[in-house]
Amino acid sequence: MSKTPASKARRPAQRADGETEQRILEAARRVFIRRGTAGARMQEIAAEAGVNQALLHYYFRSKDRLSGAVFIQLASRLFPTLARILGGELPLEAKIDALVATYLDTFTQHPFLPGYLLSEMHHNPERVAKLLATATGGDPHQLLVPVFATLAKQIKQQVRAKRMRPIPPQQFVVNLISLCIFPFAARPMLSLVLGLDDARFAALIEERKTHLPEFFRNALRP
Amino acid sequence: MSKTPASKARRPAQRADGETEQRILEAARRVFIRRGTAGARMQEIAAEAGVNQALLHYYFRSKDRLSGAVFIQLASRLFPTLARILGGELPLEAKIDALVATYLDTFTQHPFLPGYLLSEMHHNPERVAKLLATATGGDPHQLLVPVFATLAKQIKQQVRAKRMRPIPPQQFVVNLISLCIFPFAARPMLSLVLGLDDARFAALIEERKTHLPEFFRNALRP
DNA sequence: GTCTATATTGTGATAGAC
DNA sequence: GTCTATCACAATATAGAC
Repeated sequence: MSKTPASKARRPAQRADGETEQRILEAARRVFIRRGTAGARMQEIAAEAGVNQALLHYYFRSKDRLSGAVFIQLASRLFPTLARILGGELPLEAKIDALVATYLDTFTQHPFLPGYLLSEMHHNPERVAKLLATATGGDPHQLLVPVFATLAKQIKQQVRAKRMRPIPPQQFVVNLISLCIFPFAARPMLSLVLGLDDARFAALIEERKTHLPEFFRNALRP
Repeated sequence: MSKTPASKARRPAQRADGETEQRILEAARRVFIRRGTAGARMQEIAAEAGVNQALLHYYFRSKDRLSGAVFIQLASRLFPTLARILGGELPLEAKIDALVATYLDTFTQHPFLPGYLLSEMHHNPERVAKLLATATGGDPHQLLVPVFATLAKQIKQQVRAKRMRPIPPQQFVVNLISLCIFPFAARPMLSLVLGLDDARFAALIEERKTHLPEFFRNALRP
Protein backbone atom coordinates (compact mmCIF):
# COMPACT_ATOMS: atom_id res chain seq x y z
CA MET A 1 0.00 0.00 0.00
CA SER A 2 2.38 2.67 1.26
CA LYS A 3 4.89 3.45 -1.42
CA THR A 4 8.08 4.34 0.43
CA PRO A 5 9.93 6.92 -1.63
CA ALA A 6 12.95 5.52 -3.41
CA SER A 7 16.11 5.80 -1.36
CA LYS A 8 18.61 4.86 -4.02
CA ALA A 9 22.32 4.97 -3.53
CA ARG A 10 24.08 6.98 -0.87
CA ARG A 11 23.33 6.92 2.83
CA PRO A 12 20.79 9.66 3.57
CA ALA A 13 18.66 8.46 6.45
CA GLN A 14 19.14 8.94 10.14
CA ARG A 15 16.84 6.09 11.09
CA ALA A 16 16.57 2.45 10.22
CA ASP A 17 14.60 1.35 7.16
CA GLY A 18 10.93 2.09 7.33
CA GLU A 19 11.13 2.98 10.96
CA THR A 20 9.90 6.52 10.52
CA GLU A 21 6.99 5.50 8.37
CA GLN A 22 6.02 2.99 11.02
CA ARG A 23 6.23 5.52 13.81
CA ILE A 24 4.04 7.91 11.87
CA LEU A 25 1.53 5.18 11.20
CA GLU A 26 1.38 4.18 14.84
CA ALA A 27 1.01 7.77 15.97
CA ALA A 28 -1.70 8.32 13.38
CA ARG A 29 -3.48 5.23 14.63
CA ARG A 30 -3.57 6.53 18.19
CA VAL A 31 -4.67 10.03 17.20
CA PHE A 32 -7.33 8.97 14.72
CA ILE A 33 -8.74 6.49 17.20
CA ARG A 34 -9.27 9.11 19.86
CA ARG A 35 -10.18 12.11 17.69
CA GLY A 36 -11.75 10.53 14.64
CA THR A 37 -10.76 11.32 11.07
CA ALA A 38 -12.41 14.72 11.03
CA GLY A 39 -11.30 15.72 14.51
CA ALA A 40 -7.67 14.67 14.16
CA ARG A 41 -4.97 17.23 13.36
CA MET A 42 -1.91 16.48 11.30
CA GLN A 43 0.11 18.50 13.77
CA GLU A 44 -0.96 16.31 16.67
CA ILE A 45 0.04 13.20 14.76
CA ALA A 46 3.42 14.69 13.91
CA ALA A 47 4.04 15.60 17.53
CA GLU A 48 2.99 12.15 18.71
CA ALA A 49 5.36 10.59 16.20
CA GLY A 50 8.17 12.91 17.22
CA VAL A 51 8.66 14.20 13.70
CA ASN A 52 7.78 17.21 11.63
CA GLN A 53 4.45 17.73 9.99
CA ALA A 54 6.01 17.82 6.54
CA LEU A 55 7.13 14.23 6.91
CA LEU A 56 3.56 13.08 7.15
CA HIS A 57 2.92 14.45 3.69
CA TYR A 58 6.19 13.08 2.43
CA TYR A 59 5.15 9.55 3.36
CA PHE A 60 1.39 9.65 2.96
CA ARG A 61 0.75 12.57 0.62
CA SER A 62 -2.45 13.79 2.31
CA LYS A 63 -4.52 13.50 5.43
CA ASP A 64 -7.14 11.64 3.48
CA ARG A 65 -4.69 8.94 2.42
CA LEU A 66 -3.24 8.64 5.89
CA SER A 67 -6.59 8.30 7.58
CA GLY A 68 -7.67 5.87 4.91
CA ALA A 69 -4.61 3.71 5.49
CA VAL A 70 -5.23 3.67 9.24
CA PHE A 71 -8.87 2.76 8.85
CA ILE A 72 -8.24 -0.06 6.39
CA GLN A 73 -5.45 -1.47 8.51
CA LEU A 74 -7.45 -1.47 11.74
CA ALA A 75 -10.71 -2.68 10.27
CA SER A 76 -9.31 -5.40 8.06
CA ARG A 77 -7.95 -7.28 11.05
CA LEU A 78 -11.42 -8.04 12.35
CA PHE A 79 -13.17 -9.58 9.38
CA PRO A 80 -10.89 -12.49 8.62
CA THR A 81 -11.24 -13.64 12.22
CA LEU A 82 -14.99 -13.70 11.90
CA ALA A 83 -15.00 -15.63 8.64
CA ARG A 84 -12.31 -18.03 9.80
CA ILE A 85 -14.04 -19.01 13.02
CA LEU A 86 -17.60 -19.12 11.74
CA GLY A 87 -16.63 -20.85 8.53
CA GLY A 88 -14.45 -23.44 10.23
CA GLU A 89 -15.08 -27.02 11.20
CA LEU A 90 -15.83 -26.58 14.89
CA PRO A 91 -19.19 -27.48 16.41
CA LEU A 92 -21.47 -24.51 16.90
CA GLU A 93 -20.88 -24.04 20.60
CA ALA A 94 -17.14 -24.11 20.13
CA LYS A 95 -17.45 -21.45 17.44
CA ILE A 96 -19.32 -19.24 19.87
CA ASP A 97 -16.71 -19.80 22.55
CA ALA A 98 -13.89 -19.02 20.18
CA LEU A 99 -15.43 -15.89 18.77
CA VAL A 100 -16.43 -14.45 22.13
CA ALA A 101 -13.00 -15.16 23.60
CA THR A 102 -11.14 -13.73 20.63
CA TYR A 103 -13.15 -10.55 20.29
CA LEU A 104 -13.42 -9.76 23.99
CA ASP A 105 -9.67 -10.24 24.32
CA THR A 106 -8.90 -8.09 21.31
CA PHE A 107 -11.11 -5.26 22.51
CA THR A 108 -9.85 -5.50 26.05
CA GLN A 109 -6.42 -4.80 24.62
CA HIS A 110 -7.74 -2.08 22.30
CA PRO A 111 -10.79 -0.69 24.08
CA PHE A 112 -11.34 2.26 21.76
CA LEU A 113 -11.22 0.30 18.53
CA PRO A 114 -14.96 -0.43 18.33
CA GLY A 115 -15.93 3.18 18.93
CA TYR A 116 -13.48 4.40 16.36
CA LEU A 117 -14.50 1.89 13.72
CA LEU A 118 -18.22 2.43 14.13
CA SER A 119 -17.71 6.16 14.05
CA GLU A 120 -15.68 5.99 10.85
CA MET A 121 -18.08 3.65 9.12
CA HIS A 122 -20.94 5.92 10.04
CA HIS A 123 -19.35 9.09 8.71
CA ASN A 124 -17.41 7.56 5.81
CA PRO A 125 -19.50 4.63 4.61
CA GLU A 126 -17.79 4.76 1.23
CA ARG A 127 -14.63 3.48 2.88
CA VAL A 128 -16.37 0.30 3.92
CA ALA A 129 -16.56 -0.80 0.32
CA LYS A 130 -12.85 -0.32 -0.16
CA LEU A 131 -12.25 -2.15 3.09
CA LEU A 132 -14.09 -5.27 2.08
CA ALA A 133 -12.35 -5.27 -1.26
CA THR A 134 -9.05 -5.27 0.62
CA ALA A 135 -10.05 -7.85 3.19
CA THR A 136 -11.52 -10.32 0.75
CA GLY A 137 -9.44 -9.49 -2.27
CA GLY A 138 -12.43 -8.86 -4.46
CA ASP A 139 -16.10 -9.59 -4.02
CA PRO A 140 -17.47 -7.92 -0.89
CA HIS A 141 -20.02 -10.19 0.64
CA GLN A 142 -18.39 -13.45 -0.33
CA LEU A 143 -16.79 -13.19 3.07
CA LEU A 144 -19.69 -14.38 5.19
CA VAL A 145 -22.51 -15.38 2.90
CA PRO A 146 -20.93 -18.76 2.09
CA VAL A 147 -20.84 -19.77 5.76
CA PHE A 148 -24.54 -19.22 6.28
CA ALA A 149 -25.48 -22.59 4.85
CA THR A 150 -23.20 -24.39 7.28
CA LEU A 151 -24.36 -22.25 10.18
CA ALA A 152 -28.00 -22.86 9.38
CA LYS A 153 -27.37 -26.61 9.42
CA GLN A 154 -25.57 -26.42 12.74
CA ILE A 155 -28.31 -24.31 14.30
CA LYS A 156 -30.99 -26.68 13.07
CA GLN A 157 -29.12 -29.64 14.56
CA GLN A 158 -28.75 -27.81 17.83
CA VAL A 159 -32.46 -27.18 18.25
CA ARG A 160 -33.78 -30.31 16.55
CA ALA A 161 -34.89 -31.96 19.79
CA LYS A 162 -37.31 -29.17 20.54
CA ARG A 163 -40.38 -27.57 19.02
CA MET A 164 -38.33 -24.42 18.66
CA ARG A 165 -37.85 -22.38 15.54
CA PRO A 166 -34.22 -22.36 14.44
CA ILE A 167 -32.62 -18.94 14.54
CA PRO A 168 -31.92 -17.52 11.07
CA PRO A 169 -28.14 -17.59 10.63
CA GLN A 170 -27.99 -13.90 9.74
CA GLN A 171 -29.67 -12.96 12.99
CA PHE A 172 -27.38 -15.33 14.82
CA VAL A 173 -24.28 -13.64 13.45
CA VAL A 174 -25.66 -10.16 14.06
CA ASN A 175 -26.44 -11.09 17.66
CA LEU A 176 -23.01 -12.53 18.20
CA ILE A 177 -21.07 -9.51 17.06
CA SER A 178 -23.54 -7.06 18.62
CA LEU A 179 -23.00 -8.58 22.03
CA CYS A 180 -19.24 -8.60 21.66
CA ILE A 181 -18.66 -5.17 20.16
CA PHE A 182 -21.36 -2.89 21.49
CA PRO A 183 -20.32 -2.75 25.15
CA PHE A 184 -16.95 -1.31 24.14
CA ALA A 185 -18.39 1.16 21.69
CA ALA A 186 -20.92 2.36 24.25
CA ARG A 187 -18.52 2.27 27.15
CA PRO A 188 -18.86 5.95 28.14
CA MET A 189 -22.60 5.61 28.36
CA LEU A 190 -22.59 2.24 30.09
CA SER A 191 -19.99 3.34 32.60
CA LEU A 192 -22.07 6.26 33.67
CA VAL A 193 -25.48 4.62 33.57
CA LEU A 194 -24.30 1.52 35.39
CA GLY A 195 -21.94 3.42 37.63
CA LEU A 196 -18.76 1.64 36.57
CA ASP A 197 -15.21 2.81 37.07
CA ASP A 198 -12.44 1.28 34.98
CA ALA A 199 -12.03 -1.72 37.23
CA ARG A 200 -15.73 -2.48 37.32
CA PHE A 201 -16.01 -2.16 33.58
CA ALA A 202 -13.15 -4.61 33.19
CA ALA A 203 -14.95 -6.93 35.58
CA LEU A 204 -18.14 -6.67 33.53
CA ILE A 205 -16.24 -7.72 30.42
CA GLU A 206 -14.50 -10.50 32.27
CA GLU A 207 -17.82 -11.82 33.49
CA ARG A 208 -19.09 -11.53 29.95
CA LYS A 209 -16.54 -14.05 28.70
CA THR A 210 -18.43 -16.79 30.47
CA HIS A 211 -21.84 -15.16 30.39
CA LEU A 212 -22.14 -14.77 26.63
CA PRO A 213 -21.42 -18.38 25.70
CA GLU A 214 -23.84 -19.46 28.40
CA PHE A 215 -26.44 -17.01 27.15
CA PHE A 216 -26.19 -18.44 23.65
CA ARG A 217 -26.21 -22.02 24.85
CA ASN A 218 -29.45 -21.39 26.67
CA ALA A 219 -30.97 -19.58 23.73
CA LEU A 220 -30.01 -22.36 21.36
CA ARG A 221 -30.58 -25.45 23.47
CA PRO A 222 -33.71 -25.12 25.51
CA MET B 1 -31.78 25.66 27.46
CA SER B 2 -31.58 27.97 24.44
CA LYS B 3 -31.97 31.51 25.57
CA THR B 4 -33.79 33.29 22.76
CA PRO B 5 -32.56 36.86 22.64
CA ALA B 6 -35.05 39.30 24.06
CA SER B 7 -37.48 40.57 21.43
CA LYS B 8 -39.22 43.20 23.45
CA ALA B 9 -41.72 45.66 22.05
CA ARG B 10 -42.02 46.59 18.39
CA ARG B 11 -42.42 44.20 15.50
CA PRO B 12 -38.94 43.21 14.31
CA ALA B 13 -39.18 39.66 13.04
CA GLN B 14 -40.04 38.41 9.60
CA ARG B 15 -40.91 34.95 10.84
CA ALA B 16 -43.17 33.57 13.52
CA ASP B 17 -41.92 33.24 17.06
CA GLY B 18 -39.07 30.81 17.53
CA GLU B 19 -39.50 29.46 14.05
CA THR B 20 -36.02 30.40 12.91
CA GLU B 21 -34.37 28.98 15.96
CA GLN B 22 -36.25 25.75 15.38
CA ARG B 23 -35.26 25.56 11.74
CA ILE B 24 -31.64 26.06 12.68
CA LEU B 25 -31.86 23.38 15.32
CA GLU B 26 -33.42 20.91 12.93
CA ALA B 27 -30.86 21.65 10.25
CA ALA B 28 -28.08 21.29 12.79
CA ARG B 29 -29.50 17.97 13.84
CA ARG B 30 -29.42 16.62 10.32
CA VAL B 31 -25.93 17.91 9.58
CA PHE B 32 -24.36 16.82 12.86
CA ILE B 33 -25.91 13.39 12.53
CA ARG B 34 -24.35 12.77 9.14
CA ARG B 35 -21.03 14.60 9.58
CA GLY B 36 -20.40 14.36 13.28
CA THR B 37 -19.53 17.29 15.50
CA ALA B 38 -15.99 17.65 14.21
CA GLY B 39 -16.87 17.08 10.58
CA ALA B 40 -19.85 19.41 10.44
CA ARG B 41 -19.51 22.93 9.03
CA MET B 42 -21.47 25.89 10.27
CA GLN B 43 -21.91 26.96 6.68
CA GLU B 44 -23.58 23.68 5.76
CA ILE B 45 -25.98 24.01 8.65
CA ALA B 46 -26.83 27.56 7.67
CA ALA B 47 -27.49 26.51 4.09
CA GLU B 48 -29.63 23.59 5.20
CA ALA B 49 -31.63 25.92 7.42
CA GLY B 50 -31.99 28.47 4.63
CA VAL B 51 -30.45 31.25 6.67
CA ASN B 52 -27.15 33.04 7.02
CA GLN B 53 -24.25 31.74 8.99
CA ALA B 54 -24.29 34.72 11.32
CA LEU B 55 -27.72 33.73 12.58
CA LEU B 56 -26.35 30.50 13.94
CA HIS B 57 -24.06 32.47 16.20
CA TYR B 58 -26.83 34.88 17.06
CA TYR B 59 -28.97 32.07 18.42
CA PHE B 60 -26.40 29.61 19.69
CA ARG B 61 -23.28 31.67 20.25
CA SER B 62 -20.78 29.01 19.11
CA LYS B 63 -20.48 25.73 17.29
CA ASP B 64 -19.66 24.04 20.55
CA ARG B 65 -22.91 25.17 22.16
CA LEU B 66 -24.96 24.26 19.11
CA SER B 67 -23.49 20.80 18.81
CA GLY B 68 -23.89 20.32 22.53
CA ALA B 69 -27.55 21.27 22.37
CA VAL B 70 -28.15 18.84 19.52
CA PHE B 71 -26.38 15.99 21.28
CA ILE B 72 -28.19 16.50 24.57
CA GLN B 73 -31.54 16.76 22.85
CA LEU B 74 -31.10 13.61 20.79
CA ALA B 75 -29.52 11.49 23.47
CA SER B 76 -31.80 12.44 26.31
CA ARG B 77 -34.79 11.01 24.53
CA LEU B 78 -33.47 7.48 24.82
CA PHE B 79 -32.69 7.10 28.49
CA PRO B 80 -36.06 7.84 30.04
CA THR B 81 -37.60 5.17 27.82
CA LEU B 82 -35.15 2.61 29.09
CA ALA B 83 -35.69 3.46 32.75
CA ARG B 84 -39.44 3.71 32.37
CA ILE B 85 -39.89 0.31 30.74
CA LEU B 86 -37.34 -1.62 32.77
CA GLY B 87 -38.38 -0.01 36.03
CA GLY B 88 -42.09 -0.48 35.43
CA GLU B 89 -44.53 -3.07 36.70
CA LEU B 90 -44.69 -5.34 33.68
CA PRO B 91 -43.61 -8.98 33.81
CA LEU B 92 -40.13 -9.56 32.46
CA GLU B 93 -41.14 -10.87 29.06
CA ALA B 94 -43.44 -7.94 28.48
CA LYS B 95 -40.62 -5.57 29.34
CA ILE B 96 -38.47 -7.21 26.71
CA ASP B 97 -41.25 -6.99 24.15
CA ALA B 98 -41.87 -3.34 24.90
CA LEU B 99 -38.24 -2.33 24.81
CA VAL B 100 -37.46 -4.15 21.59
CA ALA B 101 -40.53 -2.78 19.88
CA THR B 102 -39.92 0.77 21.04
CA TYR B 103 -36.25 0.92 20.18
CA LEU B 104 -36.48 -0.85 16.85
CA ASP B 105 -39.30 1.46 15.83
CA THR B 106 -37.45 4.56 16.93
CA PHE B 107 -34.31 3.61 15.06
CA THR B 108 -36.22 2.55 11.99
CA GLN B 109 -37.53 6.09 11.87
CA HIS B 110 -34.12 7.58 12.66
CA PRO B 111 -31.63 5.05 11.30
CA PHE B 112 -28.53 7.19 11.77
CA LEU B 113 -29.18 8.11 15.37
CA PRO B 114 -27.26 5.19 16.90
CA GLY B 115 -24.19 5.78 14.77
CA TYR B 116 -24.19 9.47 15.56
CA LEU B 117 -24.68 8.99 19.29
CA LEU B 118 -22.01 6.33 19.65
CA SER B 119 -19.62 8.42 17.62
CA GLU B 120 -20.21 11.47 19.77
CA MET B 121 -19.91 9.61 23.03
CA HIS B 122 -16.68 8.07 21.84
CA HIS B 123 -15.04 11.34 20.85
CA ASN B 124 -16.65 13.58 23.48
CA PRO B 125 -17.12 11.39 26.54
CA GLU B 126 -17.24 14.46 28.77
CA ARG B 127 -20.61 15.30 27.28
CA VAL B 128 -22.09 12.06 28.55
CA ALA B 129 -21.82 13.34 32.10
CA LYS B 130 -23.71 16.50 31.25
CA LEU B 131 -26.26 14.40 29.42
CA LEU B 132 -27.09 12.19 32.34
CA ALA B 133 -27.32 15.21 34.60
CA THR B 134 -29.92 16.61 32.21
CA ALA B 135 -31.79 13.38 31.73
CA THR B 136 -32.01 12.47 35.39
CA GLY B 137 -31.96 15.93 36.87
CA GLY B 138 -29.04 15.21 39.11
CA ASP B 139 -27.32 12.01 40.11
CA PRO B 140 -26.04 10.13 37.04
CA HIS B 141 -26.45 6.45 37.67
CA GLN B 142 -29.57 6.68 39.77
CA LEU B 143 -31.30 6.17 36.45
CA LEU B 144 -30.88 2.43 36.13
CA VAL B 145 -29.18 1.15 39.25
CA PRO B 146 -32.42 1.20 41.28
CA VAL B 147 -34.18 -1.10 38.82
CA PHE B 148 -31.55 -3.82 39.07
CA ALA B 149 -33.01 -5.26 42.24
CA THR B 150 -36.41 -5.70 40.62
CA LEU B 151 -34.88 -7.08 37.45
CA ALA B 152 -32.78 -9.58 39.37
CA LYS B 153 -35.88 -10.84 41.14
CA GLN B 154 -37.79 -11.19 37.89
CA ILE B 155 -34.93 -13.03 36.24
CA LYS B 156 -34.59 -15.39 39.17
CA GLN B 157 -38.30 -16.15 39.02
CA GLN B 158 -38.09 -16.78 35.33
CA VAL B 159 -35.35 -19.40 35.60
CA ARG B 160 -36.32 -20.88 38.95
CA ALA B 161 -37.67 -24.09 37.47
CA LYS B 162 -34.30 -25.02 36.04
CA ARG B 163 -30.80 -25.74 37.21
CA MET B 164 -29.72 -22.63 35.35
CA ARG B 165 -27.76 -19.73 36.71
CA PRO B 166 -29.76 -16.51 36.64
CA ILE B 167 -28.35 -13.87 34.36
CA PRO B 168 -26.85 -10.91 36.21
CA PRO B 169 -29.20 -7.97 35.59
CA GLN B 170 -26.40 -5.74 34.35
CA GLN B 171 -25.50 -8.26 31.68
CA PHE B 172 -29.14 -8.61 30.84
CA VAL B 173 -29.55 -4.89 30.24
CA VAL B 174 -26.32 -4.66 28.28
CA ASN B 175 -27.44 -7.53 26.07
CA LEU B 176 -30.82 -5.99 25.48
CA ILE B 177 -29.57 -2.63 24.31
CA SER B 178 -26.65 -4.13 22.42
CA LEU B 179 -28.98 -6.23 20.32
CA CYS B 180 -31.29 -3.32 19.62
CA ILE B 181 -28.80 -0.57 18.90
CA PHE B 182 -25.79 -2.20 17.32
CA PRO B 183 -27.31 -3.30 14.01
CA PHE B 184 -28.16 0.30 13.19
CA ALA B 185 -24.80 1.66 14.25
CA ALA B 186 -23.00 -0.98 12.21
CA ARG B 187 -25.37 -0.80 9.28
CA PRO B 188 -22.75 0.10 6.63
CA MET B 189 -20.65 -2.90 7.60
CA LEU B 190 -23.55 -5.30 7.99
CA SER B 191 -25.08 -4.27 4.70
CA LEU B 192 -21.91 -5.00 2.85
CA VAL B 193 -20.88 -8.15 4.68
CA LEU B 194 -24.36 -9.64 4.52
CA GLY B 195 -25.08 -8.27 1.08
CA LEU B 196 -28.13 -6.21 2.05
CA ASP B 197 -29.68 -3.40 0.11
CA ASP B 198 -32.02 -0.98 1.88
CA ALA B 199 -35.04 -3.23 1.52
CA ARG B 200 -33.23 -6.28 2.82
CA PHE B 201 -31.85 -4.37 5.74
CA ALA B 202 -35.35 -3.20 6.61
CA ALA B 203 -36.49 -6.81 6.37
CA LEU B 204 -33.73 -7.91 8.72
CA ILE B 205 -34.88 -5.37 11.30
CA GLU B 206 -38.49 -6.33 10.81
CA GLU B 207 -37.63 -9.98 11.38
CA ARG B 208 -35.70 -8.89 14.44
CA LYS B 209 -38.80 -7.51 16.09
CA THR B 210 -40.04 -11.05 16.60
CA HIS B 211 -36.67 -12.74 16.70
CA LEU B 212 -35.20 -10.80 19.62
CA PRO B 213 -38.04 -11.41 22.08
CA GLU B 214 -37.97 -15.07 21.09
CA PHE B 215 -34.22 -15.18 21.50
CA PHE B 216 -34.49 -13.80 25.01
CA ARG B 217 -37.36 -16.06 25.93
CA ASN B 218 -35.32 -19.07 24.97
CA ALA B 219 -32.27 -17.81 26.79
CA LEU B 220 -34.25 -17.13 29.94
CA ARG B 221 -36.66 -20.06 29.97
CA PRO B 222 -34.93 -23.20 28.92
C1' DG C 1 14.91 11.88 4.61
C1' DT C 2 14.18 15.53 7.51
C1' DC C 3 13.81 20.02 8.61
C1' DT C 4 12.14 25.31 8.56
C1' DA C 5 9.57 28.41 6.44
C1' DT C 6 5.54 29.74 3.79
C1' DA C 7 1.69 29.49 0.63
C1' DT C 8 -3.21 28.93 0.54
C1' DT C 9 -7.38 27.88 1.70
C1' DG C 10 -10.93 26.77 5.20
C1' DT C 11 -13.64 28.00 9.12
C1' DG C 12 -15.52 29.88 13.43
C1' DA C 13 -16.70 34.09 14.93
C1' DT C 14 -17.73 39.28 15.09
C1' DA C 15 -18.97 44.21 13.44
C1' DG C 16 -22.18 46.89 11.77
C1' DA C 17 -25.76 48.26 8.21
C1' DC C 18 -30.57 47.61 7.51
C1' DG D 1 -33.77 39.53 13.59
C1' DT D 2 -31.39 39.10 9.51
C1' DC D 3 -28.10 40.21 6.36
C1' DT D 4 -23.17 41.33 4.08
C1' DA D 5 -18.53 41.89 4.79
C1' DT D 6 -14.61 40.81 7.10
C1' DC D 7 -11.39 39.44 10.75
C1' DA D 8 -8.28 36.20 12.86
C1' DC D 9 -6.50 32.15 13.09
C1' DA D 10 -6.40 27.11 12.29
C1' DA D 11 -5.03 23.54 9.26
C1' DT D 12 -3.58 21.16 5.04
C1' DA D 13 -0.23 21.23 1.91
C1' DT D 14 4.08 22.61 -0.61
C1' DA D 15 8.91 24.75 -1.56
C1' DG D 16 13.32 24.48 -0.82
C1' DA D 17 17.55 24.36 2.26
C1' DC D 18 20.34 21.00 4.50
